[in-house]
Amino acid sequence: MTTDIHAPDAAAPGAGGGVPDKPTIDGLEEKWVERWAAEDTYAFDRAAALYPATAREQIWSIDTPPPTASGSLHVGHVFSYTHTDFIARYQRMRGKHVFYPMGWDDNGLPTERRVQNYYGVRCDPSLPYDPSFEPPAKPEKNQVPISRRNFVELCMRLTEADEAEFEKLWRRVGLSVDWSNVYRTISESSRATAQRMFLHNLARGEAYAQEAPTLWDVTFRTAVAQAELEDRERPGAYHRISFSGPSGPVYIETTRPELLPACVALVAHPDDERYQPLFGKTVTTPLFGVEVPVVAHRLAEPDKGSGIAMICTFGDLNDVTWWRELQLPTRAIVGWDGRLLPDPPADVPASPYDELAGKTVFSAQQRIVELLRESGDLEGGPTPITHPVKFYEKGDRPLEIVTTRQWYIRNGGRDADLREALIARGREIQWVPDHMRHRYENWVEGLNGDWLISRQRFFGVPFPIWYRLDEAGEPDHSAPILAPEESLPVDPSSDVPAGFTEDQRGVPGGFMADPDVMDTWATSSLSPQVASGWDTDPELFARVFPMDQRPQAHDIIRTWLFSTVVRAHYEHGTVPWTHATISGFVVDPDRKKMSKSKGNATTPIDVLERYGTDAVRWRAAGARPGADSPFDETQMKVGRRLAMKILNVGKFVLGLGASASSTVEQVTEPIDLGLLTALGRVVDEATAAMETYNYTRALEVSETFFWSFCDDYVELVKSRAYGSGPEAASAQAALAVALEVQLRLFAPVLPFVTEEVWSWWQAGSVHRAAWPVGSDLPATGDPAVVTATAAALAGVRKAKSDAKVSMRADVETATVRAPAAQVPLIEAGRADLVDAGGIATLVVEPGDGELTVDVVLAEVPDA
RNA sequence: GGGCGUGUAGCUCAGCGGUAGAGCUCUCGGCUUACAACCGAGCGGUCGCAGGUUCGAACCCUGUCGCGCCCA
Repeated sequence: MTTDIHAPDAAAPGAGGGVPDKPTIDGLEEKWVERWAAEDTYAFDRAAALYPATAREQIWSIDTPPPTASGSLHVGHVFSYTHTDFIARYQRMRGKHVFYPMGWDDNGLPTERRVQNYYGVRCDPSLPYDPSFEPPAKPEKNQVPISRRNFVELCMRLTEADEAEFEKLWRRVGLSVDWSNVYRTISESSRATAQRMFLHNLARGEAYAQEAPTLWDVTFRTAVAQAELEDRERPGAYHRISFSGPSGPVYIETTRPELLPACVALVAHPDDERYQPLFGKTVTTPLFGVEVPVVAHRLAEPDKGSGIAMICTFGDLNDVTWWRELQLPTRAIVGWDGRLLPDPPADVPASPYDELAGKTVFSAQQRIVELLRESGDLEGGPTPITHPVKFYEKGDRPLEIVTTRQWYIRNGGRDADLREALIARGREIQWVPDHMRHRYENWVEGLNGDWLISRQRFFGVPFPIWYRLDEAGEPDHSAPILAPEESLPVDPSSDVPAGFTEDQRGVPGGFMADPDVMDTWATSSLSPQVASGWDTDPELFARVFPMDQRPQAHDIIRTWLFSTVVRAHYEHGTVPWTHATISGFVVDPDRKKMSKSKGNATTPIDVLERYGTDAVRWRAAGARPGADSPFDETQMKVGRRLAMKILNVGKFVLGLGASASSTVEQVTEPIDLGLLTALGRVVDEATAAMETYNYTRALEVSETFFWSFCDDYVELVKSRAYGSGPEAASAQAALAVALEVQLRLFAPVLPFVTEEVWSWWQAGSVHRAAWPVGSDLPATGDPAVVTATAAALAGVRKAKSDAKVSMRADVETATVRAPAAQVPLIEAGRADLVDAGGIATLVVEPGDGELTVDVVLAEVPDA
């Protein structure tokens, strides 16, 4: 039987570039990035993948996270994308057709802001499109107002340039992405996909519009979804305010006295003895004299403040719950701009409201406190506290709650059955690491409303919808005009619905566009469909969807991962992918997440240049799936050392006569067979680790073997390998096989240096070679021959080190005492041990306890 | 406050019921024709703390403290 260890004809094209005199890892990136691009090394073979006889299991499809093109990449991104690449490269070497696209998320608020600053423009949707518009050469202080379409064009222009830069970096990182397969979340087909999917959701009743109290960012003037909220501790103060009740004053404590004119009730806990007599009665608000009921509700907290609170429309989410469940009236006073509305609610007197109208909530609060103090309704001074306040994660002013018409997708927040179904979907996914599943389930279980997908912004996917305007010019929301699917994508602000003409836009009896765009997540939740060609390439889609792998970080399980599951559940009745591989963060020395906004992010290009890509990838491999990992440059040089060692040992082994024509049949010496058997076990272990996506463990076992291969085995056999005859051939063949197998083991982590060494003597790309199989290596050797002989050699080295002499110093006599079972093993390696240790007389004898070596050094002749 | 994770050598991390491990750092030694951006040797830990289970605990259980992420 000939066990062909992937040993192609050395004369084959591409093989035998020859071994350079001074191998270096510098410059390998430029060389191989160009070569891989030229040879389409990582191209997805669509034809083969679509061939009917190809089993689905032969395909590995990856839902790559589209980075925000207007943002910047730091070392954390490099690590997590590299983690995905390890898996992609492994699957490719296992013979799978790897579908590995790249996307760019160029849709949404971050891009808008970058475009505004970069070009000095701002979007004014009321302006007409100007086809000849060019932005100012230098952004000026006053931003130029431009139409939505002009604005979107600038977004497209700038993101294209950003994306080109990103691609260059990713190529240098060595990602084995198929660069002919790139999508953008704002492209025509992405917009069409998002609109089509939305229309399907709408038709099936999964999407709906509703006028409802909505969390609202007054800076960006847009609605915000639950997933985008964060609580921040902020200073505030309790103000003790008296309402006049049927039998004397009733004191409430509030942090938002300015909402007094919006007060619609007081609320206390139903079990609270103190307020039992008041339930069902009414009290009167100070200053405004509005009569409001006193109601009972379980959400009122008896030990918070005075135990009775005012309900306003709307100060916080509890107010919304009370308002809805207790069917209270609405007295809205805060407008979209965060200022008090010009007119008071219908049943609130104009005075003193007129003193507050138009003020920000902050100055309204100051004024109302003065008024309360003057009227004697404020008891004592405000009591300072700190309390959690809801913010938009990208915003810096507290959220208000305003009532607006918004689009929602049902996500289980109001439907227990749906929630259960989505949790069940989560259980169909294999999570890596497994405990990340809890993040998903906790989030779904904690939802308290549907997913708000509309945003009052400009650069995003518009809703493909118009409304008829009645005689008064008011839109008829009850019968929206939907864009026909074959017309997608549409921009309702410039496209005209069937049966209308442009001059009817905005006039009574005419039509108007839905003014909103979709939240970014509403588009990026469709990345599997966009990447797999749901809307553009049904044949491909049928083969690669549901996808195999969704790589992402753990912080966006609640947003991106969850929303993607929701969309696939509705449209396809499946999970979007079978595996979710979750990477951790790169953190700074204080264990804080690396991020640009915190100013602790490390720019990747500098690190890549100083240590080399392979070294950075090696460090990334040290961060296990899901585990955070501190950024530590001292570790990078260890990876660099490994890469250089591979280069050097490759050169050396090939110089010893190892060649691609060596075969395992030539391996006859016990120590050589022992090495290959040990390597076979390493291959099995590394493979088992990779099968569970544990690239860290796979690298660790390979690396441990590799260093002892270099330090012990190569040292032991090199003098024999220099010679000739069957013993030399045995060593040369073992070295060749071991090098070749180890290059393949390291290829996913260290793509550049392994490809370089491979190219010196092998045909083709190591990245298209097969992942090694343990059973291809001889199983008959005894690895203990290597370890026992190496231990004896280590004893000789220690003696030389203790004597402070060169490792090359001659040994007169070395006496090895070893456990009896090891004696024949060391005898089997005797000739190699004698050569490697420079030993004149070697005695090996059984002894008690651990192996020891007594060394008598030769006299050093005077120089 | 809740969920999840995590605390092992100065640093980064393995080990997860049977005598404490690796790499880096540090110390000492060596120009050894693959590698001085190298090689060899060595020093270094009551495994966060307190209880419990067990013949035996870094590992299992309970409590507790620190750190991180997510959520309130």
